[in-house]
Parts: sequence; C-alpha cells; structure tokens
Amino acid sequence: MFRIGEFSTFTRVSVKMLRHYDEIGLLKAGFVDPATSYRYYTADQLPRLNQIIALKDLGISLEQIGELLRTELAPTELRGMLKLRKLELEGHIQREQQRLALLEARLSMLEQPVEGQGYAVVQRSLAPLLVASVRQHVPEVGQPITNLFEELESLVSTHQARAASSPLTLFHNPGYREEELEVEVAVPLKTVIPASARIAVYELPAVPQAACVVYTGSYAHSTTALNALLRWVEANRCHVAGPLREVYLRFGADDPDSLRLPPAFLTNDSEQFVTELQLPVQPHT
Amino acid sequence: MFRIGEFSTFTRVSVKMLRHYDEIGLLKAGFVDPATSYRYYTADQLPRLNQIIALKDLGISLEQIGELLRTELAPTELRGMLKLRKLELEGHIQREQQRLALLEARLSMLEQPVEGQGYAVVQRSLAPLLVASVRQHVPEVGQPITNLFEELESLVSTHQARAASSPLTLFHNPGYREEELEVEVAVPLKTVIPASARIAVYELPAVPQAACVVYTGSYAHSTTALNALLRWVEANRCHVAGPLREVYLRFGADDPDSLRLPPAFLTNDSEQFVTELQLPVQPHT
DNA sequence: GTACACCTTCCGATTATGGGAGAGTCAAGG
DNA sequence: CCTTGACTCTCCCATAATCGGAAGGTGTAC
Repeated sequence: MFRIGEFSTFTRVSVKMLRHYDEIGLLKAGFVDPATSYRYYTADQLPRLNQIIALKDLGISLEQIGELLRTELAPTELRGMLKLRKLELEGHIQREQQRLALLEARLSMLEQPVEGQGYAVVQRSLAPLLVASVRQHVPEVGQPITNLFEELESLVSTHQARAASSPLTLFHNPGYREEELEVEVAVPLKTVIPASARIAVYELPAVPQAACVVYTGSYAHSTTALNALLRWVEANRCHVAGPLREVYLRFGADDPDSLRLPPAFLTNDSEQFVTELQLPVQPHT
Repeated sequence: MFRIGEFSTFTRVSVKMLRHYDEIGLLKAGFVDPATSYRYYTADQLPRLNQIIALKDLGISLEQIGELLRTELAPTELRGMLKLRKLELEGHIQREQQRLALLEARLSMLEQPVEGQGYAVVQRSLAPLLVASVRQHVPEVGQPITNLFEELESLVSTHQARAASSPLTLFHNPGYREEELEVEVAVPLKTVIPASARIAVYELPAVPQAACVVYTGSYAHSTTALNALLRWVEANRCHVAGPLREVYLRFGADDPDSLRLPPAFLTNDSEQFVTELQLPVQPHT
C-alpha cells in the first residue's frame, strides 16, 4: 500500500491527476480509509495506470480510455490500435507539413506591400453550365476533394459525357461556418447523364456578374487571391451574391491537355497550376 | 464592409472566434455600429487575420500573437520563426516516435501474465560510493541526462579520477512530483576532485537494505522493472526509504568495457543494455 | 408587414491540468 | 504524551481555445 504521494513519484503522475482519475472512476484508489479518506494504492494498480498513460499518450481522451479498459481489451486489439495510431500519427505529420507550406504562402504574402499584390480582378458574367456534382461536408480542403473528383470523372467517362472545360468546386456558405466546410465539386457535361443519390446532374445557373481572379501556383496561394477578390468587392461597393467558385484551369503540369486529372491540392510541385476564383456579386445595395 | 457571418465564411474562422478575437483585442472589428453593436469587417483586415491564423497554426498562443503583431514584426523575423518552428516540429515528431517505442513496451507488458514478469528482485545492501554528481530538474528523462553524463565524464577524466564502476542516476522525490523531475546523475570517483557550483563531490551514503532488480534492454523497459520492484516492496511489507537509483551496468553495446560512454536513453538499438534499479527500503513500519 | 436569416450579449460547458485555502492526519523526536 | 513538519483531504477557482444555447434586437425580401 502506497500513499498517494509515493505512488505519484513512482508513476510520475501528479497527485492532482491521481485524485482526478479516482473521481472519474478511471483508476480508483485500491483502498480508502473510511475514517480519514486517505487514498492508498497497491502495486497491483500499476499495470492499469501504465495502460492509462500509454493510451493517454496515444492521444485518447480519458473518457475513451475508461470505455476501452472497461471492455478488458485483448492485446491484439491494442496492437491494432497502436498500428492505427502510428499511421494516424504519420498522416498527422504529413498534414503538418502541408500546413507549413500553406503557412509559408501566408507569410510570404506579408513580405510584399499589401496593396498591389498583382492580382487582376475582372468583372464578367458566367454562362450556365451543365455539370455532374457531388455536394458534401468535408473537414478541410485537400485530399477529400481530390477523391471526389476522381469519383466524378470516372463516372462521367463511362458515359462519355465529359465536356471539354475545367472542373470546379463551389464553396457553399455552410450555415454560419461553424463546424465543417460544405463543398460541391463539379465536372462539366456535354450531355445529361443519369443522376444518383450522391451525384446530382443539373445546370449551374448563369451568373450575371462575378468578380474573377486568376492565380497560379498551389492551393496555398488561393488565400491571397481571395483576399484580392474581397478587396475588389469592397472597393466596388457590391456585395456577394452566391457561393465562391474555384475553377481548375490547368493542373497536372506534365499533361496540360488532360482535363481528366483531378486537381492535386497542396502538393509541393504544383507551381504550374492555374486556377480561377469566381465570386458572384450584386452591385450597390 | 462585410458582416461578421460573411467574413467568417470567407476566412474560415468561426463567428464565435471572430467575436472572441474582437474581445481580446487581437482583431478588432473595422467598424461597430454604435446603435446596433453590429460588427463590420473590411477587406483591409484580411491580411492581419491571415497572419493570426498562420501564427496560430504555428502553435503560438493568441496572447503571444497579440504581442508579436503589436511589434510589427519584420518579415525576416517571421521567416526565422518559421524555420525554428519547422525544426521544433521535426523534433516533436521524433519525440513522438520515441514515445511510441516506450508505449510499445508498456503495451507488451500487458501481453504477459501480470504476475511472473520474470524480474528477480533481490534484497541487498549498497556500499557507500564516492561520486561527482550534478543534481538538476529536467522535464523528462532522455537526452538531457545523457548530456549531463557527458559533462561529468569529461570533467572527471581531466582529473583522471574515474573509478571503475558504473555511472548512475538518482531520482529524488521532487516535492510532490508536480511539475518537473529532479534527477541527480553521478559517476564514481577513486579520489576526491574539486567540486564546483554545479558539480558536487561527495560520498553517497551506504544503504543497509535495498530492493534491487536488473533489467536488460532500453529505458522503455524500466517501467516494467520498477513495477516489479514496487510489487516486491509491497509483498514484503517494507516501505521506501530513499531515492530510487538507476545504475547503468552496461551500455554502448559495441564497447562493453568502456565505462565512459554515457547511457543512451530511448535509442532503438539498445537491447543489449543492462541496468539495475535499486530502491532503498526499510522493513516493517 | 411579417417572416426569416442574421446579429447582439451573456452564461455555461468542454479537457486535462494545476494553484491555493482551510482543515485534518501521520510519524518522528523531544 | 505532545509538538512539529510533512503529508493528505475536500472545495473552489483558473487556464486556453472553442462551442452551444437562450433571450432579444436588426435588416431585408417577398
């Protein structure tokens, strides 16, 4: 039987935390003196505590750990989780690196004078466009969207209905933009093809007036371009009248004629990409 | 001028957060209607917000970001921070992997029956030992300790005072073990050498009774060994009477005779290491 | 002119963790 | 046997960044 302080020094878990684990039932003290309420721990409890801190280091919340330990998890299960977590961690690292790239773009933005960032914003109208599209909530722009494009393109190609213009993404104002991002990825069609539950086939409405800007380079630069767009909108005293569209004019540098490659977001070697942002606007108020 | 919701959708910062940033003065709304308290944002504020989220993604707290932006940071400075952060991130990744290794050890512990974990705990006495030592708070076991050993060994070798026994670490109960770990790393001496402010030279007291266990392999296994030790202490109804000692009997597999290599913690290829844990105990109560 | 989307403030919750107050307990030494 | 000092108890509060919700006011489009 060890007192809480001793147990704390050997397990390197703070007294506060041991008490906390006791409270939430994650690791109850082995014995509690009914007279003094002193907690006493036994060596038998060490394995469980070790499990707990191992799982905690895996990034699992205490609540989930409690559930896991309640089910007396088989070692193989743990192994599996370990592997899974390892993968997850690697993916995490990758995403971190992407973030760094994006961030680099954001920072480089600051190095130039804020005003003339060299983005030529033009106002024009957008023609209606027959498309096949998937609309979906995604946690963030990137891989998921590329996957959606792959799905769409493969479907459309089986019907040989692909029109020779660029694929695009529409960013729908998702409620008040808490939580997730609602995107609609769309590829142009020359003929109507059967829709499905997931995939809609319809005509994107014409837009009488849109502020448009073309940017080159990876997705990381889109922030800057959007910035220019909004600045234009403000300067011209219009207001936004529809979801932002992002049109992938050129992507896949080696194969500029192929429209069938989905855009590769956030890759490093994407400096040759050409993208247009289109923002529907209405003049005046 | 954009209303908060619109600004939110385009910057992908939630309305709640925009209001929060306004409150704490990180990004004040460009204009607040005095009658309605409506917040209005301008395109001019986009760069600043982009800075904020860039820095936030760097892992910097909002408070610090505020300070940074107040000083109108030079771009080169930002570059530097970026590089720094990148390094930091890589280090972080490395540590994560170490943690995974340690964790693997913890988990594998579970795969064996909890009882006989094959650790032979013996009780014996420890002789007094003249040492040079550094006592210091460290955030975690690992690199810092290795460095301390290097420092000690190099000092001792200039005096040619090294005794031919193993270096060790003492883990002092650091208060109640909140915050940091207080370790004392020590190398044995055959003669007294001058002490300094950092480095103490004295005789470690003899310990009449200590529970000892030898384990092989990397530091990751020490948890298990300590576990066995505490179990023994409990079973033999003694209690702990001093700081835990960790004696590095063999380390640096290629050069078993060299006592001058500091132990390499948490490395992968350390399966040949031999370490003894010694825990001073007192019988009975 | 009414509905509906949007905005406001205020209050509370989250998760893992620690600080501190005020009071009780244990063990060792006088 | 009593004091002392280290230890423990419970309770309350705080953090940082973020969200949820309630109650009430605003703007605008049909």
